Amino acid sequence: MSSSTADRILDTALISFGTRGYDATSLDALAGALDIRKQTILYWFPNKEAVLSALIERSAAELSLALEAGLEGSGEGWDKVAAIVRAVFRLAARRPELLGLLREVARLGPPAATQMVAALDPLVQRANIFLEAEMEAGRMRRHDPRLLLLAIYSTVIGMVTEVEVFRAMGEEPTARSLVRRRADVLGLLRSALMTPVEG
Amino acid sequence: MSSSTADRILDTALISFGTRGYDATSLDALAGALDIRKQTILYWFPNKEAVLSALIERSAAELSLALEAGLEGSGEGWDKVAAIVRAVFRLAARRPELLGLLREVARLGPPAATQMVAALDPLVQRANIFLEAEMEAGRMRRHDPRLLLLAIYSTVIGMVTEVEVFRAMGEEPTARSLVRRRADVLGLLRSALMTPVEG
DNA sequence: CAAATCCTCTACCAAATGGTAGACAACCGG
DNA sequence: CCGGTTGTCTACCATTTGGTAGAGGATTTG
Repeated sequence: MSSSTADRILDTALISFGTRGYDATSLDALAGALDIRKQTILYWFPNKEAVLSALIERSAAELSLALEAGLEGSGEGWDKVAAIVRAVFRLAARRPELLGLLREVARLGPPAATQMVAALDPLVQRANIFLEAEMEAGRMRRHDPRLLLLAIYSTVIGMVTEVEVFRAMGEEPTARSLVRRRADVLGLLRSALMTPVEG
Repeated sequence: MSSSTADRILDTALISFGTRGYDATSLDALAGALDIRKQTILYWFPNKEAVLSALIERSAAELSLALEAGLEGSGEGWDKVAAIVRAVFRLAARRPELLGLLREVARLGPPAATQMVAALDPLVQRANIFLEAEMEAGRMRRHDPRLLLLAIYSTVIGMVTEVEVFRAMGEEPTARSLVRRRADVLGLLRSALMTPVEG
């Protein structure tokens, strides 16, 4: 039942869509990377858009899973934020294409972006509730949680996916550099979010 | 001498590259929007890439100009950071395509990204020197200025260009929303950057 | 006024794109 | 062992793509 071919197509599509981009990836190129013919792709998926759609669904699930896993065993308050950020950076090291795809999909706009956001909605809801609770308890500075979430998202995703800007600024995107970026983001977020009273 | 046609081509290319993207913009579509034939574009520019290259040069200059203008009359320290952020948000309101292009070029990678970063290098250098001086004087928390700059860049550009994520989250990208985002970013950055002692 | 220059156009073109039609081999249950 | 299903393939196709060749009108220049 679980035809491996469809999965392999999505695997390769993830890498190509997430790095080169959706428009820049032709079905022929995709097939070539898999050493199959493009018609085989069109056997498993009705058209190119459907490949993207299936990929979004699968990737959103994996993304959610990775972030939820990052939360396991984390404490409360700042600990939880740090755990999420760490999870994202871990993802950036192990599966950079996944974050690249997220970015690409956000750029593509509807219907892809809508689908992705919808698939990640549970995560967003949880984050919103968490942030509101923290602010209510006075452990975090007051902000519109929606805006705050977008700001954190922008910062973290940017620090993790803006490889080209980074490289063009003379900083090679190595593992060591990633660790430094993580430390920096954590420091910044902590100062930005937490009320000075609490650690 | 100053053939207006080349300028008009760049004007339209800016909008299309900055919103739909470079790959998604065909020369025919570009020509169509200008009510000329694609061959006229290829008379003024040797090929599509050259259009992008010329556009980057022009846009980087305009970007620099806008940011420098934002700095005029601004004080020191936090004032200067706030002035820059305000300038970017002003740009987001008046010339969103310009920031869209910046984002698109960063995504495209070399050689486009390299050219853009090179063209913006003076600005980056100034920012670096400024940040180091502020940290030296103890007015800002210590950070690697390079990383800090990238973080600020990511946050601000994200908050200003992630329209699709925003929209998909149910927030319509209106002028009012932009103002709220600006206030939020300013608040966040201030807490993140400044040492608690000074205002 | 003739010649050269400048600019935009029509007419093509080869390659690449997403997609269709259908042949064909392997495998399956009856 | 045979008829149907499944999965991959070859053969096409219409459209779109970036790009070339060169005609021809307008304008400038000697």
